Amino acid sequence: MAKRYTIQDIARKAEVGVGTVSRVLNDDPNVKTKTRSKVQAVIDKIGYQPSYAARSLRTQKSNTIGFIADAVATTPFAVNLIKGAQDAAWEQGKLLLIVDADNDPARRERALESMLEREVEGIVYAAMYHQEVTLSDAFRSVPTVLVDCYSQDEMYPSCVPDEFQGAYDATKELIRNNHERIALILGAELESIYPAMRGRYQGYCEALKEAGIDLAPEFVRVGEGNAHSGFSETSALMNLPEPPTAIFCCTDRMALGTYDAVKAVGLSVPDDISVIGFDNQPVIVEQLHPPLSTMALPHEEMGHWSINTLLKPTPIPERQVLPCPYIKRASVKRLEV
Amino acid sequence: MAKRYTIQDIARKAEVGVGTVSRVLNDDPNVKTKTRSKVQAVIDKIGYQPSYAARSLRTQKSNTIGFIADAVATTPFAVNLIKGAQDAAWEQGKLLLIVDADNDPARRERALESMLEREVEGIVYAAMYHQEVTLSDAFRSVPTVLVDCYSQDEMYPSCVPDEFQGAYDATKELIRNNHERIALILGAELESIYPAMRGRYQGYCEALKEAGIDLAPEFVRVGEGNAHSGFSETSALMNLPEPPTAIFCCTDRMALGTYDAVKAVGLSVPDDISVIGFDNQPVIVEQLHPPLSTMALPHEEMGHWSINTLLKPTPIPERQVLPCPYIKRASVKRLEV
DNA sequence: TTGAAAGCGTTACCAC
DNA sequence: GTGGTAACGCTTTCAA
Repeated sequence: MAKRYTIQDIARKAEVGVGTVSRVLNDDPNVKTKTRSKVQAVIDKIGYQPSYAARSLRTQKSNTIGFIADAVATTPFAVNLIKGAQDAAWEQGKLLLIVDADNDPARRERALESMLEREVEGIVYAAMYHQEVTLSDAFRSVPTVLVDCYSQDEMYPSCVPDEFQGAYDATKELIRNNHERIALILGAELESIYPAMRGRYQGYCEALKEAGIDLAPEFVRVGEGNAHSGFSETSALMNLPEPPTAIFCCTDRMALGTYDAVKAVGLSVPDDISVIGFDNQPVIVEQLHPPLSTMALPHEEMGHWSINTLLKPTPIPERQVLPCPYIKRASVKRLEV
Repeated sequence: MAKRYTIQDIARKAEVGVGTVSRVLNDDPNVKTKTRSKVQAVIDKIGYQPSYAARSLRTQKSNTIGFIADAVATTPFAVNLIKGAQDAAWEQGKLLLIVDADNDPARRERALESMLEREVEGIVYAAMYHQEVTLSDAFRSVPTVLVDCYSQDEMYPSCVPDEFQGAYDATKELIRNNHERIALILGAELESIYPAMRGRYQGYCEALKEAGIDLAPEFVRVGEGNAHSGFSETSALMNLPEPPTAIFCCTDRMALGTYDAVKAVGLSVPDDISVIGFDNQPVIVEQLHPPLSTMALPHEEMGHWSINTLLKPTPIPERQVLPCPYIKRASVKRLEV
């Protein structure tokens, strides 16, 4: 491993002062073009790399961003969130200090403390499901952005998936394929603490309304988000005198049960029943037969957003809504009219 | 945000020199017990926290460990691996610099370079599936440990799951429940580049042998690891003149298909057929009905291991094998004799 | 066993 | 525009 060059070495070789080298490094405009290129040449030639430690010590900045994630270990989505944040941070020369708070407020607090001690430049707080959170006042002492959640007082910039647009597009897609008898299985009560289902319900209603299709109350079911409830709600749907031709499942996990229920009555997806899911949950979505068409939660994009927003000169405390794209697979069939 | 205390502040308040404070901080034995406790009292009282930047600058150590993961984004296991490593690193006061190399050797090389520039103290290289890897020579310039993989030359400490023991225990568990007609569905050819299936096959054979059960060739099937092949291999098994009473699926994803195939012939899990999977793959394992009993891949443990091994004074280049515990759920039924 | 002082590699201020 | 120099907070000699 070669000896590390310092700013002194550069200064000597370029025959300038260390101050000038520092200015070149930091894009200070007060350097003559000629001097700059002379210094830059030396830097490039020997492949000089500034010391993060020295820089941090001097500037009192850590080049580190804290990433507090809740319940990382219990959801396959965390990976994409972290990847998105990591990529964005890497590009800007920042390190990510990732801690899993395990959904425990005390742990969350301790994580924040430890991060403050390390002088992080900012905190990304990431929930694993779209929800409202209340953060302790301690978070105000450092720039903070929220991912997949928002605080009641809207004190921090935050980003959440566009549940409305996702559901609207999903329903629209079904309508475009000539479906009219479109059922909806919600993943939780409309009044639950998770706002996702409210948005999805509204998106579904709006798409129907625009297409001039009456909302059939018997087509709207409330499940619990898991495969089991997907099965029972779908069974109920299939036993209707006039069952739907398409089902929009508000979680991919419920779609798992939906597939089973459709099979159980001797029908098949997508030939008899078209299905669109929501979440684009890894594994489920590809392992199902046929592979499930679904609306993707923009986790990687939210990860990017979080770092880029945090690093802006003055982040504005507003709620950003990121689109949920349609991922076409093979669970929707076009109806002939 | 309170002003940060420095070692000077401590020294003044404790009426000692900064050197002494430093010695206390670093557990130097050459400090009188009385002095030590006096200094420690001040430290505790004002909650002093040393500056990582200053320490790094002075010691030329970064307190940072590089974590290169391949294909993080494509597997739900990555989360546990990262969590394990993160927890262990956190405990030792280290930061983790995580980069996803996306299975691209060039990216892997670039990641390593960037990490070396940041003077990481070591590198954890984590594959997402048990496999052999070849690392460029550049890795020799820094302490490196391998996770879920090993290098052909066994130059680095590495850890992999104990596939043999996992399969052995799974089969044993079935035998303990009085099963004798136990089928095996492998997730890949025995000769594939992934050594996992070889170990699992051997564990299965050994357990059978120990119990005095003859290996029935028609009970050993080779799938492709996915739900689709799980379905077809299970169907073949069920069509045998004397079908098995238990199936050991070498991947949970195949178990998904196994469940479907069992249902397709009008039977049920676990009443007619017991199933044990392998991998403890999130989502699948809980969403299946009944929940799948399976052998867990020790990802979090491997994460721990990687950091702890890296931080040892002199890591020894040997392959460590970590046990795969049995996770009991509800897919195994005890046969009455 | 302890205190004083010399750096570690930067940045930022102050002269020129 | 540029060069010198004093910090930043710590560890580690070296003397005492």
